[in-house]
Amino acid sequence: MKDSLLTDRQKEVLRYRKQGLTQQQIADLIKTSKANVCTIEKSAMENIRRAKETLEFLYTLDATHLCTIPGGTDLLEVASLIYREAEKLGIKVRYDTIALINKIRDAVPERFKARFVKENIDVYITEEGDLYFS
Amino acid sequence: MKDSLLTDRQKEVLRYRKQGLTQQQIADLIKTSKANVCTIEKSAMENIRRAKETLEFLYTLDATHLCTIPGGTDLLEVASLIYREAEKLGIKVRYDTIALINKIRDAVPERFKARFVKENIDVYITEEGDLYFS
DNA sequence: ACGTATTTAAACACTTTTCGTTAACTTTTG
DNA sequence: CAAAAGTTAACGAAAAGTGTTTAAATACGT
Repeated sequence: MKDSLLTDRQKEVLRYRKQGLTQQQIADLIKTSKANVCTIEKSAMENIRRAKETLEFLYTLDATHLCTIPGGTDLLEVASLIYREAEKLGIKVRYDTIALINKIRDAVPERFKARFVKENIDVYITEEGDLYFS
Repeated sequence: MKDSLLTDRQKEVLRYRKQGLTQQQIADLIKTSKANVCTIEKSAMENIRRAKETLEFLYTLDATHLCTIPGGTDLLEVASLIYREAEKLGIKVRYDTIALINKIRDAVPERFKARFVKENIDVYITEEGDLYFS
């Protein structure tokens, strides 16, 4: 039974990076090449990305599909669209407009171009009013 | 580039389980043995556990340690303890008492016995007031 | 105790991941 | 510009994870 996706080596590198060390400095510290530090860090990031995506799937599993935001929508309309749909289900969204916009831009930044939605975004909501995007 | 820790097989099983099907029913549906469905489901859960633990590590990396809740503490005291400590750091907690209690029980259910904390719980907080437990 | 549901363990062939090297390449920064 | 920092590609070896099957063990309601 392994405890996390990250190997000790990867955690080590992430901690040092968090402290602001360069890859070369870390390479010297842990006695390897900077290229190796780079790949270790990179695969750590990849593992983290996958962990996030795994949980996203889980959320969409116990959340219901709320709506799909069509490409072309203005970011500012997104919030009111979501509030409207949530109200239909009798669910109170746990985020105010500002927090909601931050959350969605954080979750799927690649779906935006400036203030507009590039591609459709599926919105899921839990009974508690938590939102997930994919 | 793989997108998640869960294989298509695992997602399939999780979806069917979510719908309330038994392992035997799923086995028939996807043409395999029930034992296999069991293992697939189990490793899916294991992957989910690891995804959670991976992110926990991340959070403790960019959050600060807020406090440790000692074993024996009443669940109802936990919230006020956390609010008090957060205030010392000038951080506003993003959860009200009810949401906070739900969140902590969801994060580390095994640390509780009825209304009481069994084992110490470490609490971490971000600048935004998000909380993480381990 | 019976039947159904679920769990566990061992073994298999196979694939993927990880850590490491070397060397060349690009980006950032003083 | 030049040095430092970071990234990438190609490759190898060891380790870990994969989906399966088979068979045995446990859980639990009626």
